[in-house]
Parts: sequence; C-alpha cells; structure tokens
Amino acid sequence: MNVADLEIGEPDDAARRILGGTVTVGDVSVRIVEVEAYGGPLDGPWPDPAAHSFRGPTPRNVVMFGPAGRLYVYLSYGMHLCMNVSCGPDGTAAAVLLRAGEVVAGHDVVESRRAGRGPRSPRVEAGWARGPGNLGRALGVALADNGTELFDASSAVTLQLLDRPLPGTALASGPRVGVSLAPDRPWRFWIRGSSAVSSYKRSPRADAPGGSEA
DNA sequence: CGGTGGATCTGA
DNA sequence: CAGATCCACCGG
Repeated sequence: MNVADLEIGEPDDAARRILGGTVTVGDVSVRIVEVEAYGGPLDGPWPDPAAHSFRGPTPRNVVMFGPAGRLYVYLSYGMHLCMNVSCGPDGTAAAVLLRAGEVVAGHDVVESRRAGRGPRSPRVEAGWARGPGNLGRALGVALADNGTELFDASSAVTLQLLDRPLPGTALASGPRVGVSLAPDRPWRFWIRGSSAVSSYKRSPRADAPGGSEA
C-alpha cells in the first residue's frame, strides 16, 4: 500500500518489505513467501552482475529503471513468466523477483491452470506457486502486464503490502538461486516455516535449511 | 540429470 | 541476420 517503502532504501530492504504481501490478478491472490533482490549497472548504487539491468536499459528491462512499484514481467527459458517489482528511485535500476507464494484465493482457477500438465507437476496446493515460473502461471500474468502499476487499485495486477513489515525473526536469507554471478550476496529472502518456499535448490549439505537469520 | 522452449541481446 | 544466452520446470 506504500510505494515509498519500496523507493527508499536498498533492494534487500524492499525485498523484506514485500514478503508477506499479497499479489492479486483477477480472482487469484497469492501471499508472497520468497523473493530475491536485484540491483543494476556498475555505475549505479547497487552494481549487480546477476541482474537483467546490469548492462543498461533495454526494451525488456526498462521497467527496472523506472519508478518503484511497477511490475516487470519477463519470459524465462521460453516458457516461464517471471514477476518482479521495481524498486528504488526513478532512474535507478533495482527490482525484487517474486519466487514463491501461497494461494490464498482463487484455488479453483489455479487448479484449472495446472490441468493438463504432467503427472509430476505439483498436485499439493503448497506447490502451486512454488518457484517463479509456477507463481507466474498460478496468477495467469502475461507479457502484456509488463509495466503495470501495482499500487493502482484499478490495475489488472495489484500488490498489497502488509501494514507493518514482518519482524526479522520471521525471515531467513541466503544466496540467490540460479545466479552464477555474485553468488555470495545473500539477497534471497523467505518466510520461515512456509511450506511454499522453494527449497529444492538448497544444498543437501546444508543441514540448517539453507541460510541465516535475516 | 537432459530436453524443452521462445524472446532477447550481441556481434557479424 | 545467426548464434548464445537466459533470475525453470518437468520427467527419468
């Protein structure tokens, strides 16, 4: 509900602020339980070689360079629509990738979107929006939704933040998933104990689930 | 583990 | 323009 919370502060602050918030598209709502923060080019405040925006603005990533609170949608590996929330001041590239959520409304719609997929696709409700590709499919976003103003109630895609951010004790953090550059940056955040967190990438060696306190 | 899949970017 | 790349997922 408060864009200012996303335009002030570091991308990781925005990431923690978004956790626990709710994204709504039509009848479907998802409570966000896992996110990753991304920065921008070398000459910006948050140089991030893992970010789409690292090599400067392009037609695809230009939303990351715009004002906070807009939806950045991109197609990953030719089949998965992934959702990000732009953050930071206008003109500065940063975004938060929405990695996983819990379906809190529109279960029937989400289930129908999952129909016809392989028998191994998540049957358990907790897996319906686990992973950025699954999250995008559950919500039914399209590339055409790129740039949507998430805090405008009349938008097709909206984001409702918690009135107050979750306490740090409720969160955990660790390295980002699927990122080969800057793997040491602990810019992945999730809500402790949520069954929808995409834990599959955790190293089997890591006995304590994947990360540290946030 | 490998195949799939398509937009996007880079460098001829 | 072709080729490489890409913030995944599923089935084996």
